Amino acid sequence: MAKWLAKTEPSECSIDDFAQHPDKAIVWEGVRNYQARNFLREMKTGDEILIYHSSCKHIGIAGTVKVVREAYPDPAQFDTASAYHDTKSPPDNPRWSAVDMVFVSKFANIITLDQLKAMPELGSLSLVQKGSRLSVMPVSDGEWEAILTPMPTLNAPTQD
DNA sequence: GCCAACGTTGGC
DNA sequence: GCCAACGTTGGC
Repeated sequence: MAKWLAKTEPSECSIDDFAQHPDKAIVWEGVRNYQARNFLREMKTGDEILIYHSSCKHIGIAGTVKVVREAYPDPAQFDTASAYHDTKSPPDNPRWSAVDMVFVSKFANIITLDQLKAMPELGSLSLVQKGSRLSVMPVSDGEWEAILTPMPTLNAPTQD
């Protein structure tokens, strides 16, 4: 089972939008970057995805969701009323894809960008690299584990 | 709001 | 294929 990370501006779609309707499939639309689109197309039903909140007050990973419908043509590209409308996308060969996702978990505390940058296991994750704008990316098992493992408490008593 | 870094476009 | 110009992303 592959794992992923997807960025979103919480004003557009936040982990709370998933959490408030736990059984509702939400269309992950509006990806307009080819590399990110190609990753969307690789997603399989059941794959889990870290939800990263960007361009907001509390930047970081807020929870997880999972894929419930694999890639299909993003309806927004043909919607003239949508900000994601793309006049250059051929209807017989749609340029952009969407997937559907549902809620899995919301973290008690956002894992902040500073925390993520401090994790040595994430050195090769695009998210934490300078200037990276990739909005959908694969996450290795090791990276996933590092992110989901609670931060060690400094000065905690050691267990023997 | 600023601005560095990035991806895309289009002329050549 | 090159690359300057442009629009966008996203942290600060």
